[in-house]
Amino acid sequence: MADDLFKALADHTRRLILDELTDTSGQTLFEICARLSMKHRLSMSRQAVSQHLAVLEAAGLVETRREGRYKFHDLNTAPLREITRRWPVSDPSEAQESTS
Amino acid sequence: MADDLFKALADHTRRLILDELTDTSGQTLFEICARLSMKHRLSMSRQAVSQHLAVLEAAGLVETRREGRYKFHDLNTAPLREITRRWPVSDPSEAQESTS
DNA sequence: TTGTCAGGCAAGTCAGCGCTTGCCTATGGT
DNA sequence: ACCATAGGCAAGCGCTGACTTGCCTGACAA
Repeated sequence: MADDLFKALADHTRRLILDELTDTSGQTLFEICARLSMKHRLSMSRQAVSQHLAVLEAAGLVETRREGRYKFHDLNTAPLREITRRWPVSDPSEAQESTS
Repeated sequence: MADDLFKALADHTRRLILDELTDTSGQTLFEICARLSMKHRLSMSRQAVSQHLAVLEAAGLVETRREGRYKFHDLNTAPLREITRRWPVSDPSEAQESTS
């Protein structure tokens, strides 16, 4: 459970995918491929992106819905809440610990 | 920078170390080793834990201070704030997207 | 000085992960 | 029927990462 979440976040490309879905949720695999290669100069096979999406889905960060031959991918940031719940982040207003 | 953070969080043992430091900050390497093997039945070499601490320190999640031959490790959760800043987490009160 | 304790450095091993390649399924258009 | 499109499955490869082992440094005590 938590394993899947952190493993999903561990990869750079997957984080870029999350960025893209944050920008516009509900994209198809091909759309995501296109945007990655355009905006980030990432030349990657479709399979690679597909596998990344599977990992993100296993972590609950991405939810999918099928419509005909299209599969749309939606972002779900809810699992991220567990992180700051596990290790409470001190309020920025009282932050003096890392002003270096 | 972000790479180091997520890489640090990716490992199960490192997350346990963060848990221990959340419980009691300012422990030495040997104390952390002892607690991991006691509370979590983790039999691991001292070096392994030491290397984990180095990774956590590179991520800014752990800060260290030397006193004589002791080196104390303190938790710093500030870097975690970047996560929910990058992918804003919807407020739980308006959460209807993942009640499944 | 000698011994012990806390910690660090470096090389080597082994498993897991990211990615590719090749082939397959299924939906929709003509 | 045919073909193109959107996506999936599975085997294989290379590289990174976790862990061990062995040896070394530095601080305190006798």
